[in-house]
Amino acid sequence: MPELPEVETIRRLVERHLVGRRIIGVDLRLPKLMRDSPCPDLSVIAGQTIAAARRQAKVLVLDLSNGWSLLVHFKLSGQLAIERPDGSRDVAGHPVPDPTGPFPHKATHLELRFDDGTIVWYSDIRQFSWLRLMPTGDVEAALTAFGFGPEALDEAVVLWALKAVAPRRRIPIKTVLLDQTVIAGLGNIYADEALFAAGIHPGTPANEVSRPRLAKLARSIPWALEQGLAQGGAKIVNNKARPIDGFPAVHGRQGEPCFTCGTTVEKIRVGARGTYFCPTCQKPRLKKHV
DNA sequence: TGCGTTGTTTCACC
DNA sequence: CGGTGAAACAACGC
Repeated sequence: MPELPEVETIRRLVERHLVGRRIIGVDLRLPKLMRDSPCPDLSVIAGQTIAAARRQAKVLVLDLSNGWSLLVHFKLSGQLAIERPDGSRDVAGHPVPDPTGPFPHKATHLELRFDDGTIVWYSDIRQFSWLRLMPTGDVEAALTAFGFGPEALDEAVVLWALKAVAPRRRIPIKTVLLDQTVIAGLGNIYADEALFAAGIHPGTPANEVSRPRLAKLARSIPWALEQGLAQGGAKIVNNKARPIDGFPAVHGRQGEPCFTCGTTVEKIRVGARGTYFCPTCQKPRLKKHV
């Protein structure tokens, strides 16, 4: 489930391996991925060079040399594979299908060939992701239209945003974290992990999270994202976590012992989302009624 | 085979 | 009118 760390990992790979390279072949086998795209025909990017790779929230923006840009939202299961002329391969995004397996495959919907022999495969088993091709000059307005809040990697700004919003809302604190207009970049995995690291029950009404807990949460959010970045993205395969050095600690670990206290990790629903937490480390602490 | 899956939008309701 | 929660939607695997 590509969230900020997974998309940023992809961005860095593109920057390292594709920027400055010229696209010589475009094969979009699932044209409907160009949902609401100002230019519906992706083949027109053939001949262009990738000039820059940037990201806001979970949206990847690839600027092309002719003044057009390709926007990508990976949604649940988008995945990008880059195979260099020597056969070495980098894959980021959703870890299914197996990144080490053969490409292209049934879920590979786009193939890009580059002038140096590099090949890019874009895959998506759920087909929920989207691509948009638009003039670079329109990108800023398009991103603004999403109404994204500040990037979740910046602790100070995150704390400011949480202080501004949480006391005025009674919805679960996890639901606040998933609202991209409050803080941009968290999805289901990192919201669960940040709440675990902060010791907050995910169902706690936002206006009942104390100031000190809010401050701890503001620290935990960038921390959780950095853990994911360090791993090149969290590895959750078929809803089962494959933790590295204790991360993820709770997401995808239903029925398994908490790494901190040994209590069995539970799965509940919060805001209609599958939510994992440790009942001991994340005890509900409601404000006393007066 | 119907349910679960997430990011995002939409909608009914109080 | 705005906060809220639920439903809808995208489509597939198990």
